[in-house]
Amino acid sequence: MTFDFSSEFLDPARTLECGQVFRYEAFREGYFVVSGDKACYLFKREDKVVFESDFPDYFYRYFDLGEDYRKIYEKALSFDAPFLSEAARAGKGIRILNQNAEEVIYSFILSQNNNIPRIRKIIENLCSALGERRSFMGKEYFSFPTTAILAEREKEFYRAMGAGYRDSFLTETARKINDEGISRLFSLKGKELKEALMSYRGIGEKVANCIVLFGFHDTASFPVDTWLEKAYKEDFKGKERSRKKIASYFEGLFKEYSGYMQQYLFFYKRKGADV
DNA sequence: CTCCAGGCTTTAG
DNA sequence: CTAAAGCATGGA
Repeated sequence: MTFDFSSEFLDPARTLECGQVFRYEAFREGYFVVSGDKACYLFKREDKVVFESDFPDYFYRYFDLGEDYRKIYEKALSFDAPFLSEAARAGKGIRILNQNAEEVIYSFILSQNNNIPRIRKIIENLCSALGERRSFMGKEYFSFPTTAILAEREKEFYRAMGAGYRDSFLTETARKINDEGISRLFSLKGKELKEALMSYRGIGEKVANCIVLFGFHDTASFPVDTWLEKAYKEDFKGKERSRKKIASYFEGLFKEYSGYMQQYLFFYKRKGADV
């Protein structure tokens, strides 16, 4: 099944490479993307982005194609913040994906004090070891392992996957979610959801903000990592020193647009850091 | 060699 | 409440 969408506010490279997702790779004329157990191929053709997938409705929502990103882009230019305007122009076409919540939880537990290329490698190791083998467009791929499967493994297994000291965070959190069920989290939102997430081992302020934003699409969330801390100090001339207060500053400024603005800033501040 | 990466937990003050 | 040590791993 195939469909297309205007590329004016949809840039596949920027959307996939702005650090919100880890399961994508260059394929043919564009990208091969895996979410959960589903795959998709997308590429630019003239002024369109063309999608191919057996799950078109899923990937329409995954790429947030029902949202008006012209409004969000213009909102970024409307703040009295020159650096944000620069970032938005450089990052035009970035969108916030609607990813699988559990995949986001485990992925961002692995992200702490780590770099994106290595995070991607650990996740690929996990998927090829524990996921189910699938195929799309002649390409083999592996589904993201379920919580039940992840909960079966000991921390030594995750150490062998390259997770480093985050090994026990994965086993303990997978077991807790496996016992409690994930549905409990979907009944929460805002501060309550974030606090529930922070009760899991390996999830602190920043990772919880990422999960809330990328896994539950709460765009009032503004994760502050090393790059945003840098932007805050260098480009916003901020005085606060704790990341929690920096996040509060930006969330107060950007409100329900926080997550979108954060992605523009992250992408622009980090530009050129790796491949 | 040191420093850093989408930081968190634990401990000390 | 804030500050700081310790934590695996690999690339620059």
